[in-house]
Amino acid sequence: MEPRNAPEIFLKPYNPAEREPEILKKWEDSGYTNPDRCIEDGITDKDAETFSIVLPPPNVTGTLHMGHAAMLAVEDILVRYNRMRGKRTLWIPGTDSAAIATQAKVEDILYKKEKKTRHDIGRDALMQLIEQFTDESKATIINQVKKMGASLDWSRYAYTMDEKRNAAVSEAFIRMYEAGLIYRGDRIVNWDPKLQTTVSDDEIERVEQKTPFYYFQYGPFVIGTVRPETKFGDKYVVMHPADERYKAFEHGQKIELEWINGPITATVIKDEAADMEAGSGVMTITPAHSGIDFEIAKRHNLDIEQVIDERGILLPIAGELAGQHIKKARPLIVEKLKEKGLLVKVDEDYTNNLAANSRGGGTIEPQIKRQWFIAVNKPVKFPTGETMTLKEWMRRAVDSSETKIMPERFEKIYFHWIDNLRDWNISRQIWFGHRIPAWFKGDETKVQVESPGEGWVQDEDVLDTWFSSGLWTFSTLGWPQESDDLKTYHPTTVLETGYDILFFWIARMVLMSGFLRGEVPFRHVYLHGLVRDAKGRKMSKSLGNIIDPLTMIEKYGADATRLSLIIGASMGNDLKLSEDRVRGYKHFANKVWNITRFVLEQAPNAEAKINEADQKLLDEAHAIATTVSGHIDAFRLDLAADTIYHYVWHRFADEIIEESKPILKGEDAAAQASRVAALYQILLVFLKLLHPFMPFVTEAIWQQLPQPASAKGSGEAMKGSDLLMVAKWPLLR
RNA sequence: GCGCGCAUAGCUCAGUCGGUUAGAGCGUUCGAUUCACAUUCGAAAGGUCCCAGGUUCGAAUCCUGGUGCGCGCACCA
Repeated sequence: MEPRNAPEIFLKPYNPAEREPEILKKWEDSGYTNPDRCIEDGITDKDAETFSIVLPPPNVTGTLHMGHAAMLAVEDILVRYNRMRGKRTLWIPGTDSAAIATQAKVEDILYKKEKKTRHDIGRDALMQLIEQFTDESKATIINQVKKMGASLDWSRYAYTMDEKRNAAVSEAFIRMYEAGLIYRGDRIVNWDPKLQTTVSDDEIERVEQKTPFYYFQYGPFVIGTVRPETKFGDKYVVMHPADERYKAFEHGQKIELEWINGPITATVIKDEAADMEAGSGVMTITPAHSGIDFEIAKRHNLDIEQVIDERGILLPIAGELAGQHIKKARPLIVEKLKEKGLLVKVDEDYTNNLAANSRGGGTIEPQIKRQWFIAVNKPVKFPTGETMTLKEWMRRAVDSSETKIMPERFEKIYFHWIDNLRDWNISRQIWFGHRIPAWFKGDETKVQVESPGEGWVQDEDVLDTWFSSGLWTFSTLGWPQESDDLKTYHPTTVLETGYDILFFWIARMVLMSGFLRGEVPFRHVYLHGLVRDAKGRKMSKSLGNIIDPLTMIEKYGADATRLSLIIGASMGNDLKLSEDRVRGYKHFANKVWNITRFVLEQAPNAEAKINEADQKLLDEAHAIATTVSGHIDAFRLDLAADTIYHYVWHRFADEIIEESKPILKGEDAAAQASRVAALYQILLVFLKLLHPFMPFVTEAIWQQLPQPASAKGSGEAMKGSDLLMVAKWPLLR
């Protein structure tokens, strides 16, 4: 058969690297990622149902990795699908300052280049360096996000540290302070001696490790510990009131005994926090460096003495070991106790979970510090008029299904987290971040944005980065102004992110949106899994198993990269990715390209009448549209993509086209015309179905289709544009 | 310690409300093909649905117990 109609471009295989930039430009020039523009041009109905997503803002420190790529693919599929279905669709882009990580990185660069620390150059100079760094990084990551084909509305771009977001953060802090939700207090917090800042409970990572477990003679008792270096100040010995073994001892009883630096007087404390099952059932406490000990000390009004300073150095209470770092001091203390005959035994095979700062910091040292907290158990009045605690609100939002977490098992994990939640420490002792709008003068405190006047000094601390992230769904829409965007698009429809930040972010957004707006931040939470290598290992530099999305895009195209991250990736489960997978989907893009070539090579007949057999084929295509739509509506993108993939390749190409060949070569002109028309119409249907998943190749093909836009798909094209991106989704059967 | 989840072909995974002979992709083997295809097409082999018990006319699917693996939380001295 002679090629008759197919444009020349189809004679060569599909070349994504060549096509993608021009397609990207067409989309950008159209402005149709902005729903306002779609309404202006009559593509979307003003009163249409809305569909909104905020992009989880990538950190400005990083470059695009496969996790981002997976996130962008999922969200873009949802966005393109809903836009094509005629919904008023908004997807807001943004970037995140990632305070601690960014500052640490810039400090690192500063030290490597000039051997200077932040204290050498001062706060202002450091902030300037950070600004320079983040400006560059922002441009890089934005450019990379675009290459994935993400149809974000860049006219609404937000940065967590820009002016509008700063204003939102201050407003939120002040409102919460005035409601009594935010308070300042001396409490035991997680101190990172390396980064010199506190971190929240959720940022702590437990690392299992083998540590010797020491048993010491403490007067008449045997006590156990993995941290001998904290034991200098121990002058209280605690046991359970119901412990029969120690009923001879009374609460408050004084006992003289020999300890590390000589004789001391210990006091017996009976408290139910002591676990009778653990070790000897007796423990000494270090209230300044342990959460549970601190609670006990407060209950019984005991002395609290700091033993270790902010850098991990022993204080004068340690006697001759004062000034030593705890790491070096530990063996010396053990040695000293051994000499005194107080070392009972050592269990070398003990494993315990060491608390470390998951944000690249050091080993956590509990310290008592004056910090800002959000009270999660305090009843307050919500904008809805109800009075409840933040915990209760967070529980109800999900319990009532106002927000639905998918996959559902994460709802249980969420509830479990809420049950264990304690007041949230929101102040950080770093320089980069949102300054706390609090001012001090002597004993007075004022919470407001501007300085109250002469002699007032602003709090040096900045806010936990998740404080501002918690506002993200509505700070990006104009809050605290009651803007049109806010009224139209909030609560957002979907929040899609990795399950690893369920608590950090999702829960904090529910909290903030609840108290500040009296509504949930989103209707659905879609949690995707982590992208791992083909063997299921985490991708990491040290393993050398990183698959770079930008390399994949260059080699195989953004479409293939997207599909490789969608098919076979069921919700909430980790995905094993290999370069072979990506290559496989490049073949699919080329298959679609060639199918188009075949269909276009047939001469269409304007008078063609579709016969009964061919109508069945059309019906079948529309039935596929129904199936695909149903899967997307249920957020089963893996099944949706698999369905359309299978239909296009193994039904349309392998069967329908093959069966068509005899008809097209045959003598029956009517049958021939009918089949040509049917093939063309089915092509239009599946290009649309495929578009959310593979936007580039489908748009590239769409642009080559011979008929004018208005006629494409028998009047199913939307008004105003010949872009597939805003074409109307096929009819469902 | 408390909690959540997973186990289906060599590998990666679907399997919806409990219902026909348990499916797909990749891989393997065999064959065809340059007639849309930087190839593609056809066919075949491959299963104790982790184990044991229970409910049921009927169980990969529901229940109980066990085994193995993964994850989350946790202030065990």
